Amino acid sequence: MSKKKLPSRTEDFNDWYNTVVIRADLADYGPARGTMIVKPYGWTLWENMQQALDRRFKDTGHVNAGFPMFIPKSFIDREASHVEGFSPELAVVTIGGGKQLEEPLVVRPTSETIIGYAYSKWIKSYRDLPVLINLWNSVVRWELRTKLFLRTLEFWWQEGHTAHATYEQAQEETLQMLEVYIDFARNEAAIPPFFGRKSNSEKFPGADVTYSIEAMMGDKKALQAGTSHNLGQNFAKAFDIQYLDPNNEMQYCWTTSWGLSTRFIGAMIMTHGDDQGLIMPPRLAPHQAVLIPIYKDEDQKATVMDSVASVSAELIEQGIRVKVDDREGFTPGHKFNYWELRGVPVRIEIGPKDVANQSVALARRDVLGREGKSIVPQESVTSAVNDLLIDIQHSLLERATNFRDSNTSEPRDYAHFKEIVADGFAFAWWCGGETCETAIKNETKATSRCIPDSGLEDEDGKCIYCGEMSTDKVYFARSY
RNA sequence: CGGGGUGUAGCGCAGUUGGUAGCGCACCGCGUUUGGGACGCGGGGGUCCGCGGUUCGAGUCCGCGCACCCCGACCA
Repeated sequence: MSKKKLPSRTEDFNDWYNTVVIRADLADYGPARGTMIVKPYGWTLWENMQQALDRRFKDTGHVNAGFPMFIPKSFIDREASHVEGFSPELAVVTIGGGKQLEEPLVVRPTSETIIGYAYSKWIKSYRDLPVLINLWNSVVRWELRTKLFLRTLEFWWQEGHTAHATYEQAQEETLQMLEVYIDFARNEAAIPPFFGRKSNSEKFPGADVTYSIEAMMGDKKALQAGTSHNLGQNFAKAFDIQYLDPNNEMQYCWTTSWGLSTRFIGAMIMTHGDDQGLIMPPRLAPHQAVLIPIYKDEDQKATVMDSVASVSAELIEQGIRVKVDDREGFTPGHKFNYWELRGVPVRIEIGPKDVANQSVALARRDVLGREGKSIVPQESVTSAVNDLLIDIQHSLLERATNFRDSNTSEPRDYAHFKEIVADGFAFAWWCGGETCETAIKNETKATSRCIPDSGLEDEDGKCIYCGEMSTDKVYFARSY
């Protein structure tokens, strides 16, 4: 099918990424610059992510809804920092049905404004609160430099939008959804993110506070993989979202929003992949196991395919997502490479030897070669595969955690800081001043990623840049 | 938007002095193969990015566009 080796991950990470996304059939380029076609294999992965997230959203009391893609341009202009943040990257529709429009329509870059419009109509009383709605949709931001999954003109995501009676409730929601993202990342995607508050300059346009999860990619750059915002009363005031409290007094709502996008697929690729291709975390993998029949002639084929059929039926029965690769005209070796490229966690080989011995051969994707192979009795194949999937899921998380921690360090001084961020994350004291933040960015290309709530109240240190007393410790890294 | 690069078959490329558009992979057919990317034979597939110019003749020379990719300023 495809050619030989991928570009080396260590020699050219960028080339490796671009090639693996295409070759593994996750996505393709769209005809318009910067657009992405998500292919069925990539979309299935996204569907699995959606299910894992949606379950968590429902468990925390949220419901889904659909909102318009077109937003009156004036809506965007109502919240000052929101306008400022999004104006440069808006796609604006000025003609509809062949006629110039009275008022241009913006293709939603995010839905805070139109949510504000709706919530102001819906919310009258404290009894209407909280409102907990999530949207699954796509949004458009006119980016200059694009890259499949990481930054495209259109991307798919979910955006949660909630309204509350008090600041405390909004803050609780904001942190709860941050926790949901952390849990999803760790336990579904096997990605151990750092998490915390964004600096002023990095926060969402219109938010009081932004929290994010930040993952370390295989090239030791950071990727913001999910965000949760406490919007304070900014949008409530801009869109007049008010309610009568129990004392019959008008109050502005407190709102939040939170989102996680197809960008997260990029995070999985760049966290787990190796020079053979993708490595899918078992819990989200489109195919958790691929079954490859091996035979030399028609007689062997008949008996081998019998075993294949019964093994696959048993696995499916147990809820394991299994794919049988019974394509003619490809050698087993070819299929091994084909499915390794696509990151299927477990490979099951069934050949004449296995039929004779009532066994199957298992190979785990995260441990290549002989070391990752084992022979198990056919009768225990289901539990063996199940155990293996669980083990792979754990190993991926452990491997990623070790990688993250061994490439994160605390700088002694600014010179040391520069060394660290050239090839990793630095966890450093920062005075909170934008001047220092900008200077660091200009001098090292590293930006502040997030400020964990690390319980450092009793402790303080000196800003890594200016030496002033500081109360916050911040992760700095080059980022996507 | 600045810098660099590339546009020739689905992908990767070659194309000499301007003279019949080619190679590898992929694809289709047949046969032999099949436990780590098989092989043979036969086939299909082209607006040579576009427009204009020079010429008997342009993939090739000249001009003007356009697109995409990579690197820098902004972002999930």
